[in-house]
Amino acid sequence: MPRPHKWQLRFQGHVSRWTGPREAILGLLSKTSKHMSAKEIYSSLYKKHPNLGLTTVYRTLDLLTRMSLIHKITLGNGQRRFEFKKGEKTDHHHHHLICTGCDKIFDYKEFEEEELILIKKTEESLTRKFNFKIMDHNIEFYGLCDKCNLNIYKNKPKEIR
Amino acid sequence: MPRPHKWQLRFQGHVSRWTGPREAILGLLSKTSKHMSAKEIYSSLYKKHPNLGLTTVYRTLDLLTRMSLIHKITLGNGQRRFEFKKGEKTDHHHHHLICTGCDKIFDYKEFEEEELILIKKTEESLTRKFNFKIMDHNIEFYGLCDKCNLNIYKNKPKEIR
DNA sequence: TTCTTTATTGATAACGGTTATCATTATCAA
DNA sequence: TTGATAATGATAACCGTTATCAATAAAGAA
Ligand SMILES: [Mn+2]
Ligand SMILES: [Mn+2]
Ligand SMILES: [Zn+2]
Ligand SMILES: [Zn+2]
Repeated sequence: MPRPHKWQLRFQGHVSRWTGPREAILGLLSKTSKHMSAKEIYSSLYKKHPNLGLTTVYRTLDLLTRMSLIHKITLGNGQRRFEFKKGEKTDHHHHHLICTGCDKIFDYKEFEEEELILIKKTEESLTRKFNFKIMDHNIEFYGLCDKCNLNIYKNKPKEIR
Repeated sequence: MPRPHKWQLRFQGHVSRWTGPREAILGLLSKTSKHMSAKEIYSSLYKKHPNLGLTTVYRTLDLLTRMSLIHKITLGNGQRRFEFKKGEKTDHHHHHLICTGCDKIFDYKEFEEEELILIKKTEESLTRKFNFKIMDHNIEFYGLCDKCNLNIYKNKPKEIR
């Protein structure tokens, strides 16, 4: 029996029910700034919800994504992660800085104005050129974070041969 | 016994051998502008190379990627595709326009100058802010291509219930 | 509150793309 | 031509995700 919650209403109007697993998963994501995978979410919740199934995590993440309460991102290596979407009032749109050493993800929002202008121009041009209806875009930078960059100079574990 | 070829030299210096499968796969990718998946490559080559194994396709694609002869891209849905990289002389760098209806990919290279400037600025700023060493970036637009956009208004196959 | 309906759950099996294993084959320098 | 060994292909294993289905629980009705 999940307790009443500010999100409950959004579910009622959606032909869906406000359940324990949904409360747990949405609660977790709303409290972290991490970009978590399904399995990470499953593991994090194990102590408090030892009988939650991984299948339910996938299903719930899918539902929450369709409801636009969370955002799904696919990394360059194919991994899928999820992040909570802050309310419509605060502009949640941002891009990612991804460390190829440790897969850590950093949010950034630089040069919003200039970027927006360029995006708009590009969109218009591409629409004309290809007769393409653009719905969304994705921008990401890859590299090495502070920590991983240092580790380059440290000894790597010996290779067994 | 694969025949001599302009790429052969690159292999010899690489502690690797110039083989039939490698000639076939590199040949195919160099002749198409498509962004192909491993299985698509495997199927395309089946007629001429009926005993080529899918495993070899994966291994070869990995090698060619490490040799920077081809480029691997991961779509938003996790699919992996490969495209031939034109020589270093012609600037191969470009971005993608991806149709979420049919997964078709369009290359584009718009506003190179402006984009480059913005990218540079963003990179510098992010490097300062996060002490991050940026190595690469990825920009892609999602939407519906000409054809898929039209199909929205056509009848969808009846759902069985 | 209790009842009824049915959406949701979790265990399990299945799936699809990719990788590991290993005996066989083919490349290429000597 | 030959020998060392890199490369191949059949097969099994792997891993993230999805399908199936009987059991459970949310929420409106009584
Ligand atoms: Mn983010
Ligand atoms: Mn391309
Ligand atoms: Zn890192
Ligand atoms: Zn399309």
